Amino acid sequence: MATKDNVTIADIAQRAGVSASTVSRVLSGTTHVAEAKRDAVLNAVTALNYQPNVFARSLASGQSMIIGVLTQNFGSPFYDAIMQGVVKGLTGTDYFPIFADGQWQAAIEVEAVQAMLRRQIDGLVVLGGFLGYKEVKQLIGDIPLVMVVNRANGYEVNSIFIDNVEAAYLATRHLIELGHRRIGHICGRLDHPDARDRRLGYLKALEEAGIQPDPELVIEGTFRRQSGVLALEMLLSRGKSFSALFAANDQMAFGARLALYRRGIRVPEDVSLVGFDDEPVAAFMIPPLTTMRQPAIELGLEAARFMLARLKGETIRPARLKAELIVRESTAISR
Amino acid sequence: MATKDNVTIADIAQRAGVSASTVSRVLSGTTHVAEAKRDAVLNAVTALNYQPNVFARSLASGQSMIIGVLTQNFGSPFYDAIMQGVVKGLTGTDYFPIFADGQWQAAIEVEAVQAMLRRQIDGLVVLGGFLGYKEVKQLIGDIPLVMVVNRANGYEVNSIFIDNVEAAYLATRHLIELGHRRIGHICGRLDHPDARDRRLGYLKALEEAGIQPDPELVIEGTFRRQSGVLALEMLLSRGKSFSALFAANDQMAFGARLALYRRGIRVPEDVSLVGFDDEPVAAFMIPPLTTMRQPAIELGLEAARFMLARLKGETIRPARLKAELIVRESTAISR
DNA sequence: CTGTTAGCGCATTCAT
DNA sequence: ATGAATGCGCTAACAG
Repeated sequence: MATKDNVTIADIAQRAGVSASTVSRVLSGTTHVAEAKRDAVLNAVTALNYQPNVFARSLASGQSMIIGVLTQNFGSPFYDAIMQGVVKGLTGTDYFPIFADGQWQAAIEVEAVQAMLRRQIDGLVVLGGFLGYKEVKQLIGDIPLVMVVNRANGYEVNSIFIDNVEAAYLATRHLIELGHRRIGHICGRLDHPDARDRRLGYLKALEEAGIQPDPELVIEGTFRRQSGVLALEMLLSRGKSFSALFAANDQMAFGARLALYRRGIRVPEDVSLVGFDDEPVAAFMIPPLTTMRQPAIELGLEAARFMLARLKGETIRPARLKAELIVRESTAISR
Repeated sequence: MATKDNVTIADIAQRAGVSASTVSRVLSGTTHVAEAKRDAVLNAVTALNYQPNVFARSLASGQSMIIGVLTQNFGSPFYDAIMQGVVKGLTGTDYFPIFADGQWQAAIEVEAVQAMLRRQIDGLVVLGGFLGYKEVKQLIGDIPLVMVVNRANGYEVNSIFIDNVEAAYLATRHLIELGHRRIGHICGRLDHPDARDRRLGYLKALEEAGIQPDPELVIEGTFRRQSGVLALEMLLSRGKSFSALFAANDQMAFGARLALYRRGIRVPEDVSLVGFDDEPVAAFMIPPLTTMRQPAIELGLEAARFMLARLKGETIRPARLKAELIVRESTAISR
């Protein structure tokens, strides 16, 4: 550490006329210390601008006070918002977040987790990704794990997520209420529980409306933009007609939008389009995209809250959050 | 640290039949050690799956082996790509990056830097932002500082950046070659050197083409999307005509695009549009946006390379990278 | 080349 | 309530 942080606990002990242990005590607040000594210590701390050495502290205490956060894409506004929530939820506490990027690749996720482990994280928050709860748990051992966004099958008590079935149901129902009967669906990767849940919600809405689902109107994508392009081309090549499309995320909706543009198919005049995630760009698309908004910052905050409780040994159950339909011009025209 | 990493240097010393110092030596590679002992140590390390304790190491060595990376927005694909570059440039080394988000707000930047400082970072990489070299330097003291993207005035030797004047010149010249004469420019915040350089490049291209610059065709934005919307509305309310627009970044170009759409002005038929940054969405806009691509990953890699050199006490000068014009349909039609 | 000896700065016993 | 002593795991200066 190039910064000379010479001032140590011993210095302030001397200046305050107490022992180092006492200083340590008032700093950690573990034991009662006489008012007078307490004040003397605190004064010395500010006077000398004392900064505790995190390494010495961690070495002695066995706690790193670091929370690892594994995201999938630093560049995604949605994950960004969650991370902001986590940061916000952690500020004011003694915990500090470190971030790693799994890039939607299981192998990289594993590496990233291991790298964080080497930094002795006290807890791990996983945002999205393909690693299941058990797999991650196996990597990290006993340290607390919180999964966000994608629910951990069978470990829902340690997961922060929205009701995806309900959300997809609402999105699809919106299209039905607009008068659509032939509604296509671009799924996410079906090895992903979110993708399965959203398809379920889509089917549930159709069923409720008495619409016979057409398997050929459902295409499996990868959650990536390019797969939205491909999905649309596949849909068209099948020659099936449809007047509306529900994509399992905005990225795929963007891809579909571009493919429609290239084919000269107008949105919303010819086809209505609904996405999922409410990425910032959705509001700035041409035309602006109707989409489901996940309360991203709140998810992050809740993850932090839950993690802190776990770290303190408390057992709380995570709050369940809801997605909200944001209606924009991509579904403006009813038929 | 909930993970019981009981196996220490002493354990492997015992198993290898050497002293702890010798173990430390083969691990750090600072001194030559006899082949036989070396192998014995290495074997013990793998046999016992030894993981060094970073805190003990840092406490003893005085080096954290942590590089702080201050970005402005985890959610920006451009900064994301730079961070990826930094990560890539650091993997394989003993250094580990930690990230903080300044959110394009000087006060938050300062806080973030201080939080990282508390983590005893050995070096700091600053991506973008409003803090100047001197200001950051004042915060961090003697530890190496590398500025990326925005050049540090007078400290160019410690900055990784592209030639913004040249880049903006190329963008504007592209429009001129298409036949445009009345070309508007949406600047970034002019307290930012990049914004000033890009305006300079814009003016340079006009001058070279013998086009009299019209101050009313130049609007100062904030680099944010919304300011692109406002800039366009201001341009229109001034009643000046223009057939092309060069925005100092893609975000503002997106905003301008939306405002044009709302006014019923077509791109590129009525107005050609050029952005800057080549954010992924640019390729998926309607129509796809012509823009300048900064070599983001390479910037990150170069930053890491430069930082590592500085850390080793070497003095190298940073490579200068170039932006590249990506021509898409938003400037498809010449006039 | 290698073992021995000291700390790094702090938390945490153990006494008092 | 508080000081003294001990150790967290490792590196580095000191001898040989």
